Amino acid sequence: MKISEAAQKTGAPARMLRYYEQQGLIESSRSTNGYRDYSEDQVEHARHVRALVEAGLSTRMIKIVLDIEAPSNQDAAGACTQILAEELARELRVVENRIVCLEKSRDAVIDYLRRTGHADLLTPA
Amino acid sequence: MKISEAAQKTGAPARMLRYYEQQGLIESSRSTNGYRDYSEDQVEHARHVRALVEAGLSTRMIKIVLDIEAPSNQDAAGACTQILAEELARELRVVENRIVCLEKSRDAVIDYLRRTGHADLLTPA
DNA sequence: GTAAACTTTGACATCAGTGTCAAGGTCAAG
DNA sequence: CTTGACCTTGACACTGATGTCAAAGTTTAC
Repeated sequence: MKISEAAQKTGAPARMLRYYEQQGLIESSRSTNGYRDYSEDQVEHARHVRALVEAGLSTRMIKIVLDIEAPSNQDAAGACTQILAEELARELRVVENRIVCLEKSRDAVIDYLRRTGHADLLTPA
Repeated sequence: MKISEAAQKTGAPARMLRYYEQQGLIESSRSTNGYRDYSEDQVEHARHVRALVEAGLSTRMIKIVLDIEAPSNQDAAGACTQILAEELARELRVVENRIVCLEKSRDAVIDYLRRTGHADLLTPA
């Protein structure tokens, strides 16, 4: 499929799909005319990347996470140097902090909505 | 205390304390010479704000969360209009999505570190 | 075959969160 | 009283994620 359809399916603007590709986060084939051509799998992957972006991860961090998730690398564990592992551990702590903070904010907002009689807005559908 | 000490205690660069103040997220008194003067409470508050920033919340969102958390507003619940509540509910869903995503990334990283024999880097101290 | 709707790349603009620097005031130590 | 370390504000620069626009090729529909 072409980029606009892929954009619509992933929820990311076409502009961003090109950007992610340029950043090495996603891939696409090219039709004979030079148009990008996305497979379902590629769209699925793009959706994943988009979710990570929206979670607030930097493209740099996303690249690492993707690499870790890649099944082709499940056995390439040896490639995890001490240096990389330490960096990952540091990033991990950042992510964990972020989660804790977001949970607090979430709870504050939920609480507030409940108190103000807008509980109906929670868990919608 | 003066700004550099506050900066050191909150982990935010002095530059950022000024910025947060300018954005209306924190406050400080002024000594007679015009220097900012932070109380322990103000430092504590700044630390909180800093954590929210590091969690990836925008200053706009942080302002809202702070407002919600403020005890002085616990009874001002009536001020929560339907519009604001709906916006909050939307933001809430964004935050929840973000949490889910970050948790997945976290787990992937933890898993990876375990598999690569770097479990010792987890839960350090 | 022409117009409308797409695509391509590349450039420039914006926004928030930062870094950094300049010009000047303040203060403590010598 | 001068020097050095701190503070002030203001300006300008950068980065990453985006929007947007222009120029050019492509495809679709009439």
